[in-house]
Amino acid sequence: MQKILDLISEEIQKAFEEAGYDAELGKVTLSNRPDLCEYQCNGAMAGAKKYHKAPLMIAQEVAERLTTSDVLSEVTAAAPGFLNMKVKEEFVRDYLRQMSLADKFGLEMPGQAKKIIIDYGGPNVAKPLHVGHLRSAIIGESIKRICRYAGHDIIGDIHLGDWGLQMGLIITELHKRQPDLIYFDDSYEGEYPKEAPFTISELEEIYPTASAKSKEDETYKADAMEATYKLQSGVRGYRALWNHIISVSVTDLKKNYENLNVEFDLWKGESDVHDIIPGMVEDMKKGGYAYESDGALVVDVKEETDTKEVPPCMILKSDGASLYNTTDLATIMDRMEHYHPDKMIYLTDKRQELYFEQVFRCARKTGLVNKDTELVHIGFGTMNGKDGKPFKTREGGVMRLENLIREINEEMIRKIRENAETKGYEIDEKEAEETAKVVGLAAIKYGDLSNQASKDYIFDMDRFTSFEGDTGPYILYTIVRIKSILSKYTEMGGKLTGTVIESAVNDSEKSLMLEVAKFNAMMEGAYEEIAPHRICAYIYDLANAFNHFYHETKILTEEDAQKKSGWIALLILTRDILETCIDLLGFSAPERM
RNA sequence: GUGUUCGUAGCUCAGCUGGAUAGAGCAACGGCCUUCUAAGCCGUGGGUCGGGGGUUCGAAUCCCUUCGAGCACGCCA
Repeated sequence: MQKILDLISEEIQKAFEEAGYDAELGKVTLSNRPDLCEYQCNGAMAGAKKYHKAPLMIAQEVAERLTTSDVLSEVTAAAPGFLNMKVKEEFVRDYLRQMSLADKFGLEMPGQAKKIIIDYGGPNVAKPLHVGHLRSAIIGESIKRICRYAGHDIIGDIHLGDWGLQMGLIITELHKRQPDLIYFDDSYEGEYPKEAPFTISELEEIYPTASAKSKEDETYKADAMEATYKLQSGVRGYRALWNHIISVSVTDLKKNYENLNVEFDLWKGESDVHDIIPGMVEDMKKGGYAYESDGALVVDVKEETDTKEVPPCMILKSDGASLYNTTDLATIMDRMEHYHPDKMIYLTDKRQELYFEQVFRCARKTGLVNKDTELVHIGFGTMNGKDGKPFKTREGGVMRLENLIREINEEMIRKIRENAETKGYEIDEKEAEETAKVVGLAAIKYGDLSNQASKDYIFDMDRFTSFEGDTGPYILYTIVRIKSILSKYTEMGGKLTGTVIESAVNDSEKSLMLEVAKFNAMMEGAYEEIAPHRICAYIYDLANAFNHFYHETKILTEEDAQKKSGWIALLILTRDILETCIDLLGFSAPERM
């Protein structure tokens, strides 16, 4: 479906042309003076110079030609040359009727779907998730859903940190604690046990311990490096142990991400590209791209147009070992070979911006990707505490994600009980807990996504759980309200199917309808700019428009049946759009709250 | 030092492809529940859009400059 703004623009453009002016001038925008009009066009002022005519004159000439329009009503020229207009109720009604019937409310699908890999999450095996992982998961999941909704073919890859020194550290610590484990017996040739010799909680404790020891103790560190080497060169027992670590950790990660309503299509990791690294490095050398500098192997990625100094991209460290760059490049190569994506999107902390610029340039220069393969890095800001510094626990440590979520849930359930008490109704304990989870997740996600991803933001527990104002719970509350009316309507014997939207009878209804009509334009923008916060801003406006309408209109007691069913149809469309939007943000609404 | 992001109400943030009187939320104050969920709605107060200069009929928005803050700049990820 065409966007409503475009339909209105066409109408104005025709009038500009008929009046003898350039049609281009007839671009219509939303009014920024809602007290005067619904839409405005500033083209007359832009054209004043070209036609040597007072802008107001031009505006008047255009306005005169629109008196019989089917789309517009009340087209007026205002000093110094604005064209102010309102749209006809019937036009809006017809537009919404079409939206109700259209697939995805009339969002235009791309001519050709792109295959896009989104790399987000990026947790490390055996390390608990902490708040630092939250943004990548939340934003990445939403972007994935937005791109998918926009009609593209999306693969979400978690890109696990499952290789390298951290694994050697864990194995070393295990060796110290349980030296008799069969995995450390080099002469053993039989099958290894299926059960891991540790639990997830032990694993989560082992890594920090090992990491701390290696910083103090040189021989311990040497042991860990040795273990890493043995693992990477394929020593059977070490590989078997490593498999246990991965499997125990991934099971736990899946549970945690599921709680966040985050789902990955691929659970690939750094280890998956280990074997293709030597070949890739060799090719880079042969191609004349990679050369030695200070002992390390690097590829120059400077470009003529650079205003800053872009250091070369390092491929191998001076000790010959691979590093972050190496696995990322190999991953790009691997993805090109197996998935042939048109685009890869990376979500990480924005501090890695320069790093990704180097990697992308290197990938392009060395031919790992095609000329038209898009490589995009989306850097997000830090989640800070109320003091404006990176978020910490009260004790100053890193906040584990589980704890953060638990705190929010506890606060939510407290509020739900309190709310039930003041209103004097009974709540089912189970249902309250479920609702608290759903609302809590909405609070966290909306709080995060309503900010621009690239900016730092302040995670204020009190504010996010307060569920007043511009928050996730407010959006959910609005949806629940609508659902409640619809279910009452059904109870009263009304049918939801077959209802048809009617023309607005008052201002608040028309405002709601105009807000609904913005959906496809908003979605297009959210996709193009890869900007979930645009969806947040939209549903907040939409919820406001609905609540305003709600307070002015008694729906269920309306006696005019046609009017009433028209409102029900409008409610259904509003609910469907709101629920679609929050699904794209990665949360959902309960039936009651 | 170089580059980069940012500076908007007491607080947290929108708005930035130039348009009329710069918007929300929180906090403060005042109204609205025998009627579809008051987690709501309506209203009041609150601003040299960091400072200065420029481009323009018109600048929070574009350009220059200056002050202030964050971040990044080869062997971490």
